[in-house]
Amino acid sequence: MIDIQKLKKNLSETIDNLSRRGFELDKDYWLKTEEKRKKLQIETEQLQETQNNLAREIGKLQKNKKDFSKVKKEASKSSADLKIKKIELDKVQGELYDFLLSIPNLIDARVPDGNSEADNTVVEEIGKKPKFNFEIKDHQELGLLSDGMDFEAASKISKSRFVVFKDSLALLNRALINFMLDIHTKKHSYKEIYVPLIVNSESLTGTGQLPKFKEDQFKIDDSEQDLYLIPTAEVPVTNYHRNEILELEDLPLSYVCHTPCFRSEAGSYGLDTKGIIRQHQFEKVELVSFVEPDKSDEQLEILTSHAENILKQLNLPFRKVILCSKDIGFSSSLTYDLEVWLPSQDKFREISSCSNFKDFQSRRMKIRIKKDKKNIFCHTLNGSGLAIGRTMAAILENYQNEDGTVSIPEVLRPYMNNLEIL
RNA sequence: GGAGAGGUGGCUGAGUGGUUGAAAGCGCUCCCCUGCUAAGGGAGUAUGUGGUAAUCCUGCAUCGAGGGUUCGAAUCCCUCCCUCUCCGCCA
Repeated sequence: MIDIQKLKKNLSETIDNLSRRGFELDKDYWLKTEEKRKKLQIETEQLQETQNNLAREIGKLQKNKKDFSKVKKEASKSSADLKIKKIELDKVQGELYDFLLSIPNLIDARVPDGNSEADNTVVEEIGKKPKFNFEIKDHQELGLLSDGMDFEAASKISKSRFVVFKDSLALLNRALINFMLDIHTKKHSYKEIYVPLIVNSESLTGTGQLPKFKEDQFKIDDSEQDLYLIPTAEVPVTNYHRNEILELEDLPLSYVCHTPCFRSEAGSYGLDTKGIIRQHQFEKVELVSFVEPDKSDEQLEILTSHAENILKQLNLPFRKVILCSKDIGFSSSLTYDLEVWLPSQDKFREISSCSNFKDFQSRRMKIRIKKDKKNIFCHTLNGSGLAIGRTMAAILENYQNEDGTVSIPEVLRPYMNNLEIL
């Protein structure tokens, strides 16, 4: 949620910033409704004050055994008036809240203007793309060849866009998770955390997936339940501190969390139908940080470097981009995507997304820090470190051999019974 | 799932209709006292939001959440959530 005070004071600036995303803020509605709210709130609170005074007076009169019927009559009337005003106020406040929830975050000055991912700024390209002197296979072919992937079984069990991993690929899946968790906990000092995979709507509202992106979520189909499968560990991990006031000396708080992620992929029919790039269910190791406001810029660089480090250790070629104004997510103010090289597609594909949300999420979640006797909203950040399925795809493709086998990156061998080839 | 008990400020805990945003204790902060330490004394110590530029002053709201009764609700009624104990079931 954006800062209401800012919205009031720097309205045209805010409108300009949001328009870079392609979001048109309804200025007239906002001004009109906010004015209405203020007027109603002041009136309601004044009525409440007189109401409180009358009630107190009745209490005193009754205590002194004096007649209070006249005051009571007056109080009855003002009580009825108050009730009506309150209903009016609640309605306007509710509308205003919904309006504010639907406004995306302001973007950082470094975010380039652009209409699609083609307009993202490439910051740097790291690692060497492999050269093959044979006809290369894509990761699906390689997976099927080693009998480690089974898409038909998955759709029989569930539906399309799921996969079954077997034998060495099931092991590779597990190895990648353990490898990443180990690096982040041991080398980068993150605290490992394990969380529920089913969350309520409040949590999804806190991080910004609701109310706008309901169709992307997997809802538990039980009208009694207000529960969803998590689209990313970001949701439960960030909400871990919802409604809390953090101690300044505990910051930065950094968590690493492995979870499966569930996405309905509504509206992505025809996209990435081959392989494991876009699945309804995938594993991810997520990094989440809580920092004080003036440290979040620096923290984004640090957190991104931690995700980069995984790619470097796996020797996978990748590039780092800054998402442009229309590609950046709803809640983020600045996002670096790490894109790994996929030889079969002759393209870099997103494998990690590292974002600084500034106080956008913490305002929704009421995560604050006590600083100089004041409570200020903290800044939240997160990034994939990394998406496991896409990492697997990248390893299969980049490490493939002419005979259809795949060499295992050295750092993973200790996690795979010292296997060298799959 | 069944039966019972309960959810109050950083913590413990009082409070069953009327200056209770909330006693008391602990903790914490500041000050005083003491040569130092211990002990002691005093003051302060929730969150949000409005009036304001304001961490002063002041209005309003908040005692698990949401409704209701009432002039007035932490206190009474209803629904939901959560915790604990016992039983059942189960990885």
